[in-house]
Amino acid sequence: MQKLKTSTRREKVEQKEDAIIEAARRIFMEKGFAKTTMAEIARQSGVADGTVYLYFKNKEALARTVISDFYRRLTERAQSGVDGLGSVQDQLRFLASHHMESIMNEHRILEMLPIVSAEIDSYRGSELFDLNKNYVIIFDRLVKVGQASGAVKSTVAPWILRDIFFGSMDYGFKTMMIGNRRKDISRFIDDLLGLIIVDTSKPNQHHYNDGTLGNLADRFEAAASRLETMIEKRAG
Amino acid sequence: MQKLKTSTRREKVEQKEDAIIEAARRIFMEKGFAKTTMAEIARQSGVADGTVYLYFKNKEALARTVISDFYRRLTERAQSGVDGLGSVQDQLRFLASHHMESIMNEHRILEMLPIVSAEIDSYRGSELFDLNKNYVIIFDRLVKVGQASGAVKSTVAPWILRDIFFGSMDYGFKTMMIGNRRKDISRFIDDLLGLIIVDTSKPNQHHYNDGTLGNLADRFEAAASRLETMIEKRAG
DNA sequence: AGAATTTATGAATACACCTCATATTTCGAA
DNA sequence: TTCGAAATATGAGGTGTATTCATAAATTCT
Repeated sequence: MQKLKTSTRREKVEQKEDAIIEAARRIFMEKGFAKTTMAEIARQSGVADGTVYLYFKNKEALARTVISDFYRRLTERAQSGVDGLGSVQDQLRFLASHHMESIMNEHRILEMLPIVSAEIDSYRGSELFDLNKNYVIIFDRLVKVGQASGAVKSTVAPWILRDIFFGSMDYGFKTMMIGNRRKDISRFIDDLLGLIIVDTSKPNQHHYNDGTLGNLADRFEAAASRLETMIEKRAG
Repeated sequence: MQKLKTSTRREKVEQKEDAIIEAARRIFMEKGFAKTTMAEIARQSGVADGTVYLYFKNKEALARTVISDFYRRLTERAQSGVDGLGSVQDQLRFLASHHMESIMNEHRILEMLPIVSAEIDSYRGSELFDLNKNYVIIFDRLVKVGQASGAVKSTVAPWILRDIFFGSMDYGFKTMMIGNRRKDISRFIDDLLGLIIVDTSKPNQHHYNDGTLGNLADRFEAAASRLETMIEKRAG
């Protein structure tokens, strides 16, 4: 913790609070919720054990603050990134990449979410609930626009698409983490988006195109038929 | 010479172990991992506190056993249910419904998984890892068959489909739990399956229903066979 | 039966969250 | 500048819970 000479009393207090949050974030990210001790947070914050409790009710409240800050950064980056892009397809792709990168870098933070909001009743209406809602609504808005313009499949309700979108990535991230397959992330995103985007303009390099292959089969069979006819003629 | 009475003694021991597991399962399901105390597990098992530790190394190991049992039941029910159905579509639909019902009824058990396998390194190769693998492989096999027959989209790799399938459901379940929207589950399953199953009821869509690699290969080989038969005839 | 081994007990220990009596710092009024 | 009240900080101790371990009971073996 660093103190500025010119800081007011209130500023000093806020600096101390920030120091605690920052230390907590660092240690939570390294060790996860259970293995992080309040004593170490206090030590790395440069305050006494009891001081932490002047700023945060308990360990869970401190973790919730860390998660809240994460959500705020996540949402801000996502929104500003989306705002800089033109097509809904590009925006969804950015949103997916950004989400994957973020949970990859700070997955320990997100893993604390179910721990500190164990009670479903209290989660609903909580600050974290609102922040999560505020984040995923970015996707909802894109889908709404996309479905209106025909860029996104309209056969699936937006809220279901949202669960599929984020659920697939959160789960896929875990399996890719476990299997050391980070390089497959872009492939994963492409395939996932391919399922929810009505994509005719931009064939994906990982995919083959149904229509093209179907036509290929047609052409192959047409050629085979010509050969059959020719051979039958010569035979007859 | 193995003693007959050993089996009696062993049975007693196993009964005690089962009693502990059963009590643990009950309390874990009711209160979750953190709020469950070893003292209460011991009390409801009818043993002393220390006795629990003769059967399980610690609280986490006991929770892992409970989760393992859950996975075994889950896998067995899923496999036998799938075995009784004919089409891949029906099998996938059953698998989805069964998964949703199971995590709905015993979600507290599954919620313990990230808690008791915090270390990714040790999770890989663990019993729980293998059990999960053994469970999701049921889906993998269905997808393999489905993609070969054209019933399942072939544009997405099976392992990605698997992550999308289970990830969507796990995430969707949570949001439906929070929002008291259990009645939307069947709708959710329908829409999810609609994204990965090739829809034969809508021939108007401009994708080829038979444009999968499996069918293409079939058509190529059928055409080649006709040519081969004809040429062989001519050759004598 | 009596020794040896296995199994069970629960009091004691270890450890982490959290509290609170006390101390220190800050700041405005005299 | 001084002083006292309010705000802030401290860390030893309280509390609860996982885990251990010396001891006892039960079971098996000789």
